[in-house]
Amino acid sequence: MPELPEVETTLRGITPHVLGQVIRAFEIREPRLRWPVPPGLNAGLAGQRVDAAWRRGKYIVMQTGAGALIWHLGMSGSLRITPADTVPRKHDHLDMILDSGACLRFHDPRRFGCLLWTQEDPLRHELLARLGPEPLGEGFDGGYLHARSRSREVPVKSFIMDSHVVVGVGNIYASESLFRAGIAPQRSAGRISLARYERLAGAIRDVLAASIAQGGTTLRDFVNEQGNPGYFRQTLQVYDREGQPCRQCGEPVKCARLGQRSTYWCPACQR
DNA sequence: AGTGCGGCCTGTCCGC
DNA sequence: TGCGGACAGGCCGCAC
Repeated sequence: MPELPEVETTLRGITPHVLGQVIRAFEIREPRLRWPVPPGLNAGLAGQRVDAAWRRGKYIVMQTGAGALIWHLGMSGSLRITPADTVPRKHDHLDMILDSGACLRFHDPRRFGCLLWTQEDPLRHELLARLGPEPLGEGFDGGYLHARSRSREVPVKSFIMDSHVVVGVGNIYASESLFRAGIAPQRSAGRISLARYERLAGAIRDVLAASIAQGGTTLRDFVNEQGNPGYFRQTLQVYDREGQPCRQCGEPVKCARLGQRSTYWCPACQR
């Protein structure tokens, strides 16, 4: 599920409910996530106010006076705002209960997500410290991708999905961006021209921004903080469309595995 | 250093 | 209907 647009959608949805609120308690029903949920959350953070909430890549960070919470939604995670007395469903692994009576509830069937707590600068945390630039921020453009890719032989799709190159581009948006840029996904990253990387950087920005505007992409289980799906799926050009006609030229969309991930592209439009 | 692969989990779907 | 296997939006850690 969650790539950058879905995490951004989630952040925008939960921010009004958590920002400036005091944490009453955490209720941990299942601490076995990607990394174990730290046992000292209640002792360390109850009574603390959430002073800031922001996103870095696919991580959501909540800053308090006693350190920062770092959330990740993994493959199947979601965060919803619900009254604290709502009966938890299966896979509702933990709650962050606020003094307002609202509850931020983490749901994640596959448990690839995480909730961490760090007392250092969260940007220095080992998971965040070496991340590549934000695709919607400064420092990301065709020149950057071109420079970073010289002598790299991986397929360009794998290259742009590497969070140490650029954050937030997961399997869906990698295929979609390459389609919009007219670049074949298996092409070696190091052998693509500056001009084509400029198109690609623009395509990545455009597709992510367009998806955020639609509330993200829901393939099966992504829901926003209110439990509603995103509507970008109907805008997808190639992802999950194997055998269907390319929306640009009519040629059937192809699908193959690249770096163990399903990869969709139009063999006529992408070179 | 760059690359490819295994592993973490559960749910769903497909073929037998 | 049941069962095994493949696969699913992420990403770390390891071996080569």
